[in-house]
Amino acid sequence: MLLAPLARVSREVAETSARSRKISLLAGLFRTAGPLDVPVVIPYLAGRLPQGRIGIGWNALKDPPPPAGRATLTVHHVDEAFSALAAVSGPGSQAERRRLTQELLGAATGEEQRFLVGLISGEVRQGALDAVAVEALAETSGAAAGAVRRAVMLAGSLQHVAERLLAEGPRVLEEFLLTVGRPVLPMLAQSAADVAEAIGRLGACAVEEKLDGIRVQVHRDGGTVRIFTRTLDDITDRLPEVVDIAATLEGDGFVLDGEVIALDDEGRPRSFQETASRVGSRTDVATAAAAVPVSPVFFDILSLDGEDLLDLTFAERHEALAGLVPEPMRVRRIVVPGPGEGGGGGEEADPRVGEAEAFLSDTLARGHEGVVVKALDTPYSAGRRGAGWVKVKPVHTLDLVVLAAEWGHGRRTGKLSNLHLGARREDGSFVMLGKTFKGLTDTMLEWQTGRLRELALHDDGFTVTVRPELVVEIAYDGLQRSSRYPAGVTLRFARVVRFREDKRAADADTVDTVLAAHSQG
DNA sequence: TTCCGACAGTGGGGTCGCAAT
DNA sequence: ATTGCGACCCCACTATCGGAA
Repeated sequence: MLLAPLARVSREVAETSARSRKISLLAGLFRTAGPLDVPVVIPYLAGRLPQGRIGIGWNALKDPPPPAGRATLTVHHVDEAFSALAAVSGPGSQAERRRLTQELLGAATGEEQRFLVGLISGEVRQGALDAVAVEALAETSGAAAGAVRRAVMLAGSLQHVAERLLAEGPRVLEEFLLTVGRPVLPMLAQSAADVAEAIGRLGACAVEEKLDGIRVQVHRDGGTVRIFTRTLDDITDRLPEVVDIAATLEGDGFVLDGEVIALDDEGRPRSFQETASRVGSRTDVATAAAAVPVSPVFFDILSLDGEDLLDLTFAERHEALAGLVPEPMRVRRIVVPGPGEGGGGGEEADPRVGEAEAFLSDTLARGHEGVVVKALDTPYSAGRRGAGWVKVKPVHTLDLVVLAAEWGHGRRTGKLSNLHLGARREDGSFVMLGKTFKGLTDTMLEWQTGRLRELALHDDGFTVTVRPELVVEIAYDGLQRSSRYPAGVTLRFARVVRFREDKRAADADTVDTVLAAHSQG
């Protein structure tokens, strides 16, 4: 199969906004793919390389050679080229990868070049990733979309499911079961502004502490333990103390969902940066583990002694969890009844909310991030941001001054998007605390582009520096240590709430106020 | 008909580890 | 030794489509 029709379909998919049309375009191409092409074509059209990241970035893609006049590349040839690229290592590898990349691009037509560059850089931007590919796969094979999706979640791999589904038909989906040792895409949480809103969305629920660590899925199959991250990377070798703990639990085979976090001697959490640094260390794990040990804290169980628990309610799963994992290794929690239960239930303030708020305050006082409110009656929605889990974290706000803005990409091309945020110094100068592009509606984006152009001092084609006059209200989750910014700190997860045209730069928050507000953190 | 769940897109900062300088 | 770069952790938020209500 040639690459050309694939590149063409990708462009056509990008050009339509209708999801149904995207699906039928993809399905049309899947139908024409031969059995040997399937394992490559499916991930390509989902915007991913089967090889994963192959060590090529923006730099190796710069200045592509002139495009070929005729489309001669086959899908198979391209796949082999990527495998060869991924295998290059050692001194000189960067130059060699660049050479191979340029060679491949030189053999591609213009349309093929654009597709390949998008694929390598992870920016296909055709508005269709795994979820749309799953729908198209269902259409091509005649299987139910839900069944395909579930198989992909359990296999942790679209490619693997696609291959077998197209070769063997819909019946094969029944064979994709949760398997101990093979990671499942983890369930994610939605968010709410406060516990009242979170509880309001759910019936009877548990309120659990939210730890600021690294999400882990721990599998034990007899004597073998494997640990996976949220994106299903195997990090078993980096967490020997967690492996030891998993090996000592009573069960013989299980899959646990939880978080690993570094705690100090008093049991208070260390900063996220310390936990991340520890878990990210691969070279001298023993030294890193001795310096910053981490603790696993579990909140869910997906499998126990050969039984798949995904479809049980959370209440049932938690019971199984409590039977396997002793208290200190489980997340702290309280259970609140549904709105109709437990007496009271009047026109006054919901007593359930009060209880949950008290638990949240206590959790924050212990140094943790917030809480996750979880409906007791819902199954484990692998790979989805299920409505059954709702997180609540405190939000801080500041009034900061826009110092500069960067030109946006993709759908934000031609708009000033990413704002450089400054806090005031007493002497009238400003200190940059970070950037943000979040929280802006299209209308705000449009407005700020015009306003910042009026304030522009200089445009280097990438960043526009402006007179420091526009004040924005910024929400953020807290401060973190920074070596990049002059104050030594930066805002975590900053986002725009609104423009404050009623304020002048002299009314903005000062660096000292910002630092003081977090001094005991 | 309106509402809302799920997706995709647009990027933020930090850290590690490897290769290049 | 330091710097640059890619991968992978953490993540918020808006726009849009299309099925549910």
